[in-house]
Amino acid sequence: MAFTIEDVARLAEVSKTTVSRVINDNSNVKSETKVRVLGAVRELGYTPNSIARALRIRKSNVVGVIIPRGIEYVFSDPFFPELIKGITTVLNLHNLNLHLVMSNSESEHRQAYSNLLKTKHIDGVILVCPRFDDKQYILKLRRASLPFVLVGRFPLEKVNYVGYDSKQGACSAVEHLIRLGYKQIGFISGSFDLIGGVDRFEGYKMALERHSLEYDSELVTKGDWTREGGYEAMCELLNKAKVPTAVFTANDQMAVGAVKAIKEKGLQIPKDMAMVGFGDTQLASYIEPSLTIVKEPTYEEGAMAAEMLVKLINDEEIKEPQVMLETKLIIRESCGSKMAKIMKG
Amino acid sequence: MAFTIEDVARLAEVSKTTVSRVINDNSNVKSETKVRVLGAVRELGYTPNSIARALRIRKSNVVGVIIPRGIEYVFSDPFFPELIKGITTVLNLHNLNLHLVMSNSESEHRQAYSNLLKTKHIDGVILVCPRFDDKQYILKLRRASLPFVLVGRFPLEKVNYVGYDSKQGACSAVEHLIRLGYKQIGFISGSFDLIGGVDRFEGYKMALERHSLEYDSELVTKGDWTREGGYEAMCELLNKAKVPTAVFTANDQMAVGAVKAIKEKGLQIPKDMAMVGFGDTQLASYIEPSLTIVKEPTYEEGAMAAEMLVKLINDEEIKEPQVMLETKLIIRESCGSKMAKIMKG
DNA sequence: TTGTAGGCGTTATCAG
DNA sequence: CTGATAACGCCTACAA
Repeated sequence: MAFTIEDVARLAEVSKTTVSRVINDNSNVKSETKVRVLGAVRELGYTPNSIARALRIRKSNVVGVIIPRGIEYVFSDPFFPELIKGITTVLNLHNLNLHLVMSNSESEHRQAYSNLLKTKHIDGVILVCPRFDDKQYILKLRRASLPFVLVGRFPLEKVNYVGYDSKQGACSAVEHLIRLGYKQIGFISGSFDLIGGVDRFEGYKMALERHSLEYDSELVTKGDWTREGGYEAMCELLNKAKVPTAVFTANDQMAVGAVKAIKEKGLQIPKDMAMVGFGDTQLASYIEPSLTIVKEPTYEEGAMAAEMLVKLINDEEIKEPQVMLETKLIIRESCGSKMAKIMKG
Repeated sequence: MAFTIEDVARLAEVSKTTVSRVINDNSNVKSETKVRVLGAVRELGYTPNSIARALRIRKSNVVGVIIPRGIEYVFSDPFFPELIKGITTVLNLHNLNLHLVMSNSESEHRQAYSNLLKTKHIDGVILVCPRFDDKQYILKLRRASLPFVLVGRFPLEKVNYVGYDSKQGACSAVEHLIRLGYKQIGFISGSFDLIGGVDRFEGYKMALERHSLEYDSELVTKGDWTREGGYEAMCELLNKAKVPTAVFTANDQMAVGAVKAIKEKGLQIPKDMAMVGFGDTQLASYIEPSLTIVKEPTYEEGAMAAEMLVKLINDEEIKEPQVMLETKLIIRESCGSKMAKIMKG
């Protein structure tokens, strides 16, 4: 049985109120008694019961982070540790605990979700890369009037999110290829249940349009964000009548798979096939040859989302409820140089 | 503002007690009033406040899972998702929530740890693969008389754990190589801050001893459980005067790194270098050639640890407080066949 | 079968 | 500067 504030009060010969004051604000307590109280606290090894406190002040200091993906997937994509690092760094700064929610099936997801809302032991929620289908849940969050922030843009009025411009990023990647002289540019897209998947596709088309290249659905395959998906998508592209000379993949994971497929086919990068990826993973630089990518600021995204949530929880004003971070094109080896291309052409 | 049990009581025209009974035991309530209460619950969308309940019954239904490793590492080793899947599956069965704790530095770890204990909002703890250094924390857990279970054997009296026999597993791996005719068997060990690291080393030596092969420290390098570590360790082995003809790695991750090093050197597996790994990752079967490994029952380990913890929390009797699971040698392609070896020799 | 009253450990209010 | 008292929302004797 642990000690309570009452035990401390008795030992220090003061009231519970005074002990509470010492523990919290420290305001208006004679330094002499303060010392006595702190002594008693130490002597007993007393620590406040966070549950009782939570009940009283209606704050649990716990933040839920919901990732609507399977555990396997979350652990296999290096995007998430980076994001979570950003989130936890900020949460730690504010002494907030993290309650991580992942699921293994849609029903489990639904369950976990409603548990989280119902139990009311959560001060706020960070919802990571919601799918369109998660809209229902977002609306529930809103109805529960629980502070929440999305990681990733979401097409809904007045939601708070931190994202980045996928469309613009994708566009710049493809334009990079175009500028290098590539014309038959393939695209391994992500799934379209994520706004990011749609945006990247839009960006791809936008780049083509800007440079008067015709969109050809033969050059496009849909992956599922995983390495395996990327591998299969690339195989598909390579087996078509019209094989691209360059390919843009909607994330790093799929790029890794695609590289594998290309190499297995006996082709060389960038000689036979140029590549641009999208992401920020160490993966991209480990690959042979190192991958030119659109860098997304993952750590910052997590950190800013957490900061925004902290403000929401503290009822502070949010100046910019919908933050769009910048992406950046990082040029490495996987596209060849302009010179090379011109000489070849 | 959410509804409380009192609102429900008023609407259903009963007392709080009755509502509570309906929500919980359901015992001794006239079915007629039960219906009325449930109607009121639904009408208001009432859900009990878990914090108030936790304060009252002194149970939070939250279990802490502590992984004394950095976030990066946890997310990069496929061992953990598998383990966590096992854990969560069982916890979900018992309606327990999971509070996942990882850290990025030793000080952060210490902080997270003591936070967890202090706040008292945790019914129990699963401590994953503790390092020897974590002994202090284990003793703290014990002093706090908080139910806890370790994942992985730990050399301490009367702790509850679920582990498997690393020494025996390692021994059988090396014996497999010996039986195939290999004599110069290298070992890429893990770090020795983990009991598993030490055990595997012991197993390696035991196998040699049993077959009257001399232990040669030249054939042993220490890795750090990561792919990069395995890569470097293998490079080191390959650059020594006495190069092994077969190598045993203490986990899958390092095996992947080692394979990379071997291939870069232009050597073939198993022709020039046979390999046995230790783990259970999909990795092992993805590698070319597929890897012979000592399979550890990771999912089961997690599940059983969770089950044991649930029992501890419910004050049920633990028949077997120290569970040792079996490992199993899975033979794939990375050691060649006996025939091949004999013919070669 | 139902209700009343008290308390889990805190913090907030208000009075000294 | 300090303390008595009343909540926070729930469960559980005990009484009816």
